[in-house]
Amino acid sequence: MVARETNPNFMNGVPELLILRLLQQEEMYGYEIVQAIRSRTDAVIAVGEGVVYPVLHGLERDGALTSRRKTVNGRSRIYYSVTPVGSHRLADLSQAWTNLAAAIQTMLAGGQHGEALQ
Amino acid sequence: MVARETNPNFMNGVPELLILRLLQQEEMYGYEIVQAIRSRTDAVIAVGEGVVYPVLHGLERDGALTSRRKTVNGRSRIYYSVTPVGSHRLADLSQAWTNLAAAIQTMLAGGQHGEALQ
DNA sequence: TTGCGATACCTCGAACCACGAGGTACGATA
DNA sequence: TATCGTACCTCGTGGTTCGAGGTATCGCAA
Repeated sequence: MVARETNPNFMNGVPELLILRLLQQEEMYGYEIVQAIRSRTDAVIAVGEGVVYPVLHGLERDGALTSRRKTVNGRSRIYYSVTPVGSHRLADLSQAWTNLAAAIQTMLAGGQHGEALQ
Repeated sequence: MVARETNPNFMNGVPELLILRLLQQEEMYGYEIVQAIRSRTDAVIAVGEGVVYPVLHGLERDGALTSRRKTVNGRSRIYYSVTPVGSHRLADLSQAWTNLAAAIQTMLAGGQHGEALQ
């Protein structure tokens, strides 16, 4: 129960959000997503395969993603794309995240509630 | 395993962060904290007592908080204050949150990694 | 005075999710 | 022929949030 130094986990629901966001920009496969998240956040966020694959399967089961198998260099990859359902889900999550981040930012900045700026 | 609609949980570690932040500004008791979080975030964030009390106890056990009992209007309250340890913890969590929020913001904005601004 | 709602504390079990370890398989390079 | 990188996957563990429930006191209203 001691030090869990590596990554203080604020990360709940974040993987799903990031994966949807990446896939909305461009079709990708699981292994690629793992690396993309790491590299595009300069390793601030690093999710393992044990996180990515289950999320991918869950999103596909919910109809938020579709997949197609494709072989490249003799390697079989499963590419995922977002469906309209997934796009909607991304919009929701994105909005929720923005609200949350703003609320926390306000509190960290020392803000009393309805005060200042309008 | 069905719908968990209520609150898409991105909230990991957030309660701890917010509680420390509030207590750094001012000594408070549990019940008050529950309401303060709700009101200062305009109900964007609402943590129940079942979240606050355990966090309070955990932080005190870790030496991040101290408590003193005080009776007001015949009501017994337990006021908490942050210790130097807690203050340090807040600084760490705060920093981690800021980094995370920035990284996610970048990805949501569609950013390729090391691109733009220097 | 009886009842109810607000205040104030608490705990427990369920659900969820991230994580790491581990496992398979194939291609290329050493 | 090893070993590394690619590429997929699952399972168990543990940490955290959440809601429901429990106790007790105060003040107000019926």
